[in-house]
This record gives sequence, structure tokens and C-alpha cells, in this order.
Amino acid sequence: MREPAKHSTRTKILIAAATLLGEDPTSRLSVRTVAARAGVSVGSLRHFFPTQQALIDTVIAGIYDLDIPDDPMQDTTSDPSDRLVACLQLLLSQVGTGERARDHWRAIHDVYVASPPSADATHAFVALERLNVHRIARWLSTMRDEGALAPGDVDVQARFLSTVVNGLSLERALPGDRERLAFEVHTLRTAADSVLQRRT
Amino acid sequence: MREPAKHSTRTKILIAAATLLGEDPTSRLSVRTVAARAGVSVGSLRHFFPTQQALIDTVIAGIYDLDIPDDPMQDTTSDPSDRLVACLQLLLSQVGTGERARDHWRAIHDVYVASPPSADATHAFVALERLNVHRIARWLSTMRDEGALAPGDVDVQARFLSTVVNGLSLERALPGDRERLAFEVHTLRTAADSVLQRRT
DNA sequence: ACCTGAACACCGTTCAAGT
DNA sequence: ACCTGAACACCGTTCAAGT
Repeated sequence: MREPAKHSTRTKILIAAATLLGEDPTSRLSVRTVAARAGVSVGSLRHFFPTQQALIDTVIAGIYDLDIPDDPMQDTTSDPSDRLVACLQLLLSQVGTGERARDHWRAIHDVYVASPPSADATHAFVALERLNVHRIARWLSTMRDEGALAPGDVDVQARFLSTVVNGLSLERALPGDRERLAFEVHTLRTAADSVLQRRT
Repeated sequence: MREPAKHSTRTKILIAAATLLGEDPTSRLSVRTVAARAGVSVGSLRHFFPTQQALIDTVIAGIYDLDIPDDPMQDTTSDPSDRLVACLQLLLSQVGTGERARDHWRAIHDVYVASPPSADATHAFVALERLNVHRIARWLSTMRDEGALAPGDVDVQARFLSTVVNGLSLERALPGDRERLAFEVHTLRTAADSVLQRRT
């Protein structure tokens, strides 16, 4: 086949936006600058991304979903801190970003916050959350075996990390999520390090 | 005497902005609308508030600073860790618990999550959050002066703590909140200690 | 020092018009 | 269906000019 650089207009736009964001993470990604960089008219951009929010959500989601390996805990070659951060990022990735994150919290809200949840729904939620905490606790146990974990109750540490992930995933659904991107990894790092043995 | 409405131009601007915000909490508070409502030129507005950010920050701060009880940070008799935990609990207490916490998140959801992120609401939200982080950062600066703070960027540490508080206040509105309450203080303690100088 | 309003360089969105 | 670019109604900031 070949069709060498036959990028669709949509793809060209996304590449242009990602490039601009790479050059300047604080870029506003305005219609005209993105369109110009993509070599496309603003009308054409609007055809694929009817609103500016749609464009930004799409490109941000693409960046988030770049590299997520599938069992970060097993990669014993890397730093314990790095591994734990990768695990937490895995949890975060399930919530998604932009409109997907909003969908996630919309569903949570409708079932558990909008009106008093049924006993069944409450039970399901608690079970799900327990599973989540348990998953984190298993990761922490691995680190404990390696002597990398700080002393303390693993369950308390796991709940703490769960809360941090909850906070971050919530913030992904709230305004300003794009600007917070740069701080997300720092927050995860701070959280991870606080349950790990302090470097001496 | 009387001098009936002898408000200074600066005050008139702030009143106009606050009024607009009262009429519509998602108002963008643009230069022209605020200036028009205040019966003042945009140049005059700019004279007192050189930047739009300055205007918004000032009016938000005015609303925010209405009810701030005593600052736990001033109680130098207690442990730095205890003091920071008390400050974070202060933030948490504003959300309340149980039905009040659910009301809180219902409101947040309706404005920011239910309908696609309106660019109008975004500005107000970001300003409010910035103020919140700023408040935490001020507490951390105090601790830094005492040599109690761990090295690192204060803004990153403040954002981390803000995320933890967000996560906890969210969890207060979700099922299982009564059981989680017991872990809350542990989570706050873990978060606080992670930005404080490790005890030696 | 305070205040004016025009001017500038942007912005997101819409839309008649082309292919 | 895809694409164009002008037009519209905004935006924040600057600034010569007045008092």
C-alpha cells in the first residue's frame, strides 16, 4: 500500500497540537495557531473538533495514555519509588481524562451522591473500594519484602494512597485539569515516597 | 453630612464585581462588564487592577476571607505535625460530613461536571483553587521558617496536600464514609509528615 | 494621581461558499 | 463529507490624552 505520509487532517491537527504542547506545556492551543501549524483552515479544524474543549480533551487524553506498561511492580530493574508511582498511574489511567473522567464521576455522582444510594449499591461500592485498597496493599507488601517500605500499618498506607489517587482522579474531572498535569506526577511521587523508606 | 454614595472608584469596582458574581457565580468578570457595572472606564479599572488576575484574585479573596476562624498555625505550643494536621482539618471541616458533604459535591458536580466544562465556570474555579493552594503554601512557609519543612518546592507540596484534602472530602460524600472517618486522621498525618522534616 | 476611550492584537464560533 | 476564509462578537492590555 504505502500511502506514505497520508495523515488524515484530523491526525495532522492532533500532531500539531501535541507538538505545540511539547514546545510549550502552557500553550493555549488556540484555534488559529493549531490550524496554522497543521496547515489547515480553522473551519476544517472546527469540522473535526466542534469546540475548543473537544480538541484539548482529545490531545490531552492522547498524552496521558502514552505509556502505561502492564505490571509495573514486576519490573525489579527500576527504583521502588518509580515502580510504585507507575502502579498508581495505572489506577489513575482507569479513570481516564477529560470527558471520560467527567463521565466517570457523573456516574458515581448519579448513583451515590445525587440521591441516597440503595443498600445494594452501597455494598457494591464498599466492596469495590476494598478491592482497590487491597490491590495497593499487595503492592506495598511486595515492597515491604524488599525492605523498601517505611514502618507502619500497610492498610493505613494503602488507604492513604487510595485517597491520593481518588483526589487526583477527581481533579481530572474538574476545571484546570490541563494545568494540573505537570503537578500530577509530583503529587504521586510525594505520596509514594511518604510510605517508602526514606533515602539515607 | 451624607456624602451618600461616596465610594472610592476601587471600592465601586469591587462591589460591581461581587454583585456580578452574586448574580451569576460563573461570571467571567470581564473588564468591560465589570467596568460598565461600576460606571467606570476600563482604563480606570486597569489603574487599580493592572491585570485581570489581580481583579479576580482580589474579589475572590474578599469573599473567601469572610469566615476564617482562628488559625491553628499560630499555636506554636504544639508539634509542627499536629499543627499542620489541624490546619488541614480546618479545610476539611468546611466541606462538612454526611449529608452536608453530599450537598457540597452535588453543587460542584452540577456546575463543573454535569454539563461539559463551561469555560466561564473554569476561571472562577481555578481562581478559587489557586487561593486554596496559596493558603496551604502560606502555612508551609511558616513551617519552613521554623526549619520544620522538608526540602522541595513549596507549591508542589501545597498542591499535594490540596489533593489529599480533596480526596478525603470527596470520600466523605461516598458510601462507607463512617468507617473511613477513623482512617482520616491517619491519612492526614501521613500527608503532613511527608512534607515535614523527618524526625531523626 | 486618577480617569477616559480608542486602538491593538488576540480569542472561539459561525457560516456562506466552494470541492 | 470535507475544507476554506471572512465575519462576528467577544477578550485583556496598552496608551496618548485629558483633569
